[in-house]
Amino acid sequence: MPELPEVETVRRALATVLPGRQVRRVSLRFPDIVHAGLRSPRALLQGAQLAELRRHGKQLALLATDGRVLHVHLGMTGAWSHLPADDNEKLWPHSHVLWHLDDGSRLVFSDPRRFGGVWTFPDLAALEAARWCKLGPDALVITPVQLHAGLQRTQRDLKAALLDQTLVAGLGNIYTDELLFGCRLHPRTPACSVDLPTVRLMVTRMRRLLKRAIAKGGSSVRDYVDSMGREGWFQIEHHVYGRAGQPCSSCGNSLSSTQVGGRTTVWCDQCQVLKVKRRRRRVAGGGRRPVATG
DNA sequence: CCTTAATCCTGGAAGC
DNA sequence: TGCTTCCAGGATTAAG
Repeated sequence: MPELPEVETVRRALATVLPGRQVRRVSLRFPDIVHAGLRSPRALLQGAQLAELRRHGKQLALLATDGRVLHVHLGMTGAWSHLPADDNEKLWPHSHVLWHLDDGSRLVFSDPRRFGGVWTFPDLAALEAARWCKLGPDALVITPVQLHAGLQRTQRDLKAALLDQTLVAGLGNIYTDELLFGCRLHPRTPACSVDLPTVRLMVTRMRRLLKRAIAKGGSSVRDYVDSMGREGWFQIEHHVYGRAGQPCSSCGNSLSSTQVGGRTTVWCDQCQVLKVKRRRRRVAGGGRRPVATG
């Protein structure tokens, strides 16, 4: 489940080793992992000199000096790894694409669940026209006015709106739950009911949350590791994600869990009070009774 | 147009 | 011990 901090960690790690390297040979073991564009070795950057790595939301792009672009989305279990020349470790299964570089090292895209994928484009403009134009502003640079305008347009639950990559790009299930807890906002708050001062607070907290997570190398729940195989350490600072039934770090109340926007959502009933009345109040799974006082 | 649900996929955990 | 069942979820597509 790489989200913005995990993808940015991968980007930074690859940016220290890839620029300047030449791609000698590309082997495509599972062609279906290339979702759009050409699947030829040339399209996959064979012969190219690598220049730069860019990120928008959870998506990554590897730019060659001649303009060719390789675009990667890690999905849920995807990994983009760099194996040094002296690393003789056997490649793990589900390694779909391998780039053999001029210094003997290898770049590997692997993804057991194949929710991720690879796209090829002749240039950056083609990538932006095909994919990045559909994304909202990156979560690290979106302004309160932009986010507020996006939330105003929808009556969905706030959590569902924050997961919508066309509204703001980069948040996934982990960081939306953590952000909502940090802002003391209920996941079912109608998105359009959040006023601008609250959105300003959200943006401030969101930037701080994501930057702290990046500083810790992201969150390693299940199997995420960065391109060097290193685990992140931000998961030990999670307050709600994966902690259903455990005591709230702030008030000690048992954390609640239910489905919001089709995703498992964890929050504190006491700290994250639903402030706007809805026509039909859904009872949380298990018949948890509503909070009497705050 | 807007929102929700189904779908993809496999490893790991839980249950019997 | 070994089998079956369920669950995790990002993004796309289909349905309501």
